[in-house]
Amino acid sequence: MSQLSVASALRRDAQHNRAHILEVARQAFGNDSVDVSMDSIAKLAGVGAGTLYRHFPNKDALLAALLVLHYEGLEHRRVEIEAGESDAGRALELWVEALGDWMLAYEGLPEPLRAACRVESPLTPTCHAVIATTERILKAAQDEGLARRTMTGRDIFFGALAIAWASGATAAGEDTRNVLRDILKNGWMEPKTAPGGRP
Amino acid sequence: MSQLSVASALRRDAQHNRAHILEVARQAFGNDSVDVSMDSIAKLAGVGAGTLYRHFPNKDALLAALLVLHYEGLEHRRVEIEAGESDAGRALELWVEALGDWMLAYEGLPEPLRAACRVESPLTPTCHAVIATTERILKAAQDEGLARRTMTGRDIFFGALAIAWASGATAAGEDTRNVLRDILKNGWMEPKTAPGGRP
DNA sequence: AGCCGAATCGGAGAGAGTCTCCATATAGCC
DNA sequence: GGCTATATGGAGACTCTCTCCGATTCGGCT
Repeated sequence: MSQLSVASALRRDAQHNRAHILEVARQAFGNDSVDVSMDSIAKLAGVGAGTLYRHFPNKDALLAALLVLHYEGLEHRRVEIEAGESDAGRALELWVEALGDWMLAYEGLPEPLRAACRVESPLTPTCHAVIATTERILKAAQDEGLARRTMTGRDIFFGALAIAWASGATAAGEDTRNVLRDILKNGWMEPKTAPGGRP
Repeated sequence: MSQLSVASALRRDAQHNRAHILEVARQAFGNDSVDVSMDSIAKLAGVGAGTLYRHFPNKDALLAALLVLHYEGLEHRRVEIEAGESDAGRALELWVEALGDWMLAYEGLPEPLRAACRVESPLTPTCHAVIATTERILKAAQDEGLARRTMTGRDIFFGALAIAWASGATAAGEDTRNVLRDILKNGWMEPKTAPGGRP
């Protein structure tokens, strides 16, 4: 069990504190947004600021630790999509949707994710992994002639991220989010009276 | 001369300070980003923090005062587009481009613009004006069957804003920006073998 | 020219946030 | 039970936004 290697590295009280901080942070970020202060998380968890910062040197590290858990859910969804969807175009569409939901696990998450794509941060590896997966799914769609070849996985990732940022995690932005996702797929332009029409 | 009404409201030293602060802020925001601190702008302008904050109660107010100038340029561009472009679809495309450039007058500007669309801020009126214009140009394209009817001017505005946010004002994001603008217009989906093709 | 009230100014400091440092406390091996 | 590596907490350094008010300056009036 790989748990043991972690267990041996950390004293039991430290393990407990770390887990408790994560749980408290998850709730705080979820109920409010990623803008809740580190100090208030420390207070909520009943630990000193020093303890919080030793476990997670900054907010990005804390977010990264939480996103690892969410990332597992995203991977699971990916497998589900790739297994259950034979149409590579539809698979890409579903993936973009799943991607958007993942990026909105917490209100305000898109900002640190974008920053992590520009400069090194604890979130950077996760971003790169997600981009690589997007690249693969996009390529499959391109190879079947279902997606245009002018864009990369990174572009689709940024498109989904931009939509998540613009629409926010609240219910208020849901309409905007749906419209923007549709635009991401189809564009604002009316197609030249296609003979078969769009399904 | 409308200048006089302003002149009578403000003492001459205050007028000079206000103008000087604006000029300094324009350079600071331009060379760096909207994240430069208010205090450092005050220092650069050689005035006290109190003076800065009396003229502009917060950073949004300072940005709004600067954007009014940029807004004139955008209006000019709008007239140019509407006069010179008979194709309403092409006009919309050009407008989205102009919109994106305006939103990137300063690095980091998209964030306060988005915030101003959600809660009242000195930037809110400008945002609403730009959205209304976008609505008009979009409707013209829709009426000619050149743009889909599923979206509003607000959606296009947010789309352009999201792209500006994701790609940033630096040259580094230029490729991403161009690809995303193309996606905004055409979508990622490969069109069903259009007979006439895309022009 | 010189006076005087109103307008304006500067900067100290309150309040909030991030993050560091280190004296103190504790787990857990012997 | 003692001992040492590990972990803790909270004071405080630093930054940023914004407020308050005594000191200063403008500019109309005499």
